[in-house]
Amino acid sequence: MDLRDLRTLLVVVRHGSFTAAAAELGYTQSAVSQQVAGLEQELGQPLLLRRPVRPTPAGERLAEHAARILLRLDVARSELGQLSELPSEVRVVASPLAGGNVLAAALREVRASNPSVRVTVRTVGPASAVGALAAGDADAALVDGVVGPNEPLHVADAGLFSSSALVEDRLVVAFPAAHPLGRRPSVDLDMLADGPWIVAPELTGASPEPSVALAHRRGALVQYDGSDLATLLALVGAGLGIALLPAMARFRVEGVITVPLGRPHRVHRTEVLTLRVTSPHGQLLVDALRTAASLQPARQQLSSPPPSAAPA
Amino acid sequence: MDLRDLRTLLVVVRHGSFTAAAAELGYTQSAVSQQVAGLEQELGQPLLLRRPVRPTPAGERLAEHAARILLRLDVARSELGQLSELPSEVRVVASPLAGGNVLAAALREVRASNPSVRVTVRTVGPASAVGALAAGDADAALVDGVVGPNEPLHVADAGLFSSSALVEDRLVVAFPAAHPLGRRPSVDLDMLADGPWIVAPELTGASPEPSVALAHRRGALVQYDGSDLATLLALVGAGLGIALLPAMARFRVEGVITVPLGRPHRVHRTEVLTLRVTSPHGQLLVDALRTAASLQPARQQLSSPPPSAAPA
DNA sequence: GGCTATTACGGAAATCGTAACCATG
DNA sequence: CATGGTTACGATTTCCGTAATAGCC
Repeated sequence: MDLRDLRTLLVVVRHGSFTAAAAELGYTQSAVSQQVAGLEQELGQPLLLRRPVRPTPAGERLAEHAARILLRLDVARSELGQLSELPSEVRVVASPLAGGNVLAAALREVRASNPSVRVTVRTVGPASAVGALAAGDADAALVDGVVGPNEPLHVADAGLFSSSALVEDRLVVAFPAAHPLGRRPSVDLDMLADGPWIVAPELTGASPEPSVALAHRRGALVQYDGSDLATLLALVGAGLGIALLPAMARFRVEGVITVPLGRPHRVHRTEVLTLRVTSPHGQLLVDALRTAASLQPARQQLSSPPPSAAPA
Repeated sequence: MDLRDLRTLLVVVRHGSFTAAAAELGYTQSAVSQQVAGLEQELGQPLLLRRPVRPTPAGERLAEHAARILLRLDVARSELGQLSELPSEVRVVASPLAGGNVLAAALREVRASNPSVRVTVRTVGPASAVGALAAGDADAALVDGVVGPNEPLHVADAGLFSSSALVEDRLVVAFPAAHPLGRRPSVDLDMLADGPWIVAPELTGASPEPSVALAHRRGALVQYDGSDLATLLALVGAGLGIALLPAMARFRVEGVITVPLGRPHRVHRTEVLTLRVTSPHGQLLVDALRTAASLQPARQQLSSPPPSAAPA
């Protein structure tokens, strides 16, 4: 089993086409065909069904492993890069709702204490944050998601990175102003099974609540594929559905009201991810983020459950 | 970066010698040298110091990644094997103290409900359990360790396997009969910082309590490198030190008394690990283990903290 | 001086591309 | 019949082993 073959298999599975994979990898279709055939012969079982090209169960499993292996390889390369070069710049990627004002506070501190450090920030969808880290395109990634209190974020390949919790924020449900539940002091998720939910993977991340996922299976769901919070709120205001948001994203928007989430007790958590090997400047930023986060007011009461709403 | 090169780097680092690595891998010294040189050139930095052969920081890091990658590759191979063959046998590895009587009960049930299934059990040190699983030498592994209540076991590369908790058992401290603390109803770890502790990595696993590790650094520690419980207890009885054990391992032994552990509240937990792809027979065993575990008496009160011992 | 890693070089094996072939939608 | 995967084959490259060289205890 060669790395090249595994990479080819992965790309073929992703494209569903030998030709497209060959184009992406800079090979000819023939070479791709030979590599796949070699793998299948070595493993003694077919990995792909042809025409249309789809992975067999074995191929699917192997492609999954290949993806993880190649990701780790990228991480290894990036770490070795950190060890040899000494970068003068710190690059941060952050998903749109991650960190709230913690990032700004940390950057202010870094610039004050060490003005020579150049910092660049880029916001990306939650899904591509780890990719940026692994590829060496970023020195730190702020990722966020919805989890139980004090529960670590479910990030794929967590073992590849160092992570540290920054802030946990309460969750609110955003309703159209006319919604009957909009006047309550809090709402529970099981009241909202019918939705219709608006999910925004590029904003909230791809780890929605199970009950939301359930609504998804029922079809009671709208998907917003942008990263603009104002647009999402406008959709809510227009009556297309309700949305689950961190409390700190609760802007004053015409036609939208927000109600704290009662049960189950979930929080919007953001963590910093870095390579296990970090440059001094990167470490500086992480430390600044941590202290900025610890200065955030009202941390501890977030772990205590909010009052549950009485059943309707 | 080729898999072959990474494997040789790893073996060289483990042996501290090009020659020994070449012998293990079936290459000549020359080939090993060329592979390492190729890697170093490709990455633009030295990975090994020669004479004596030791990894640089970069080499150490890369070897670590290589180990994980090769382990995952083994897992992939084993999984694909499961998918194609249909084994008639279930092979279990278990560390000596894992599972208590749960394994026996599960095996009895499997034999009763499905007598045609051949089952073999082998006991191994906790460290090599995941290796056996990855290499395809076992279909399920019972691993154990000391953690907080309801806390998952810290097993390296946990993401590679499916895991499921079976039992949590209280911990006791085994004292020589004459020990002054032996008459107490319970003891706290901080009373025992001076030890001397007897640690048994092949029995208790390599995840000792922090305070025990602290005693280790002070030198107040004896290590027992066997897997025989009676021998360990004999060492305790002979006055060489004290040991931390799951309560269910508390045999009646002359000259040894055991006292429940008070604070911190830790438990001896055992989990089953399997490949993500399991044979029907393997799944049968895992299910039997789970039901056998749920029939274990007195599960739930284990999560409630035991009474703390008053400070001496 | 002996043990061990490196370098030089030649032969063997692997891999890719071109091109002809074949199958499926 | 056309798009796209397979097979055949030759050229290039890669990689390993032998053997000579160099460096450290």
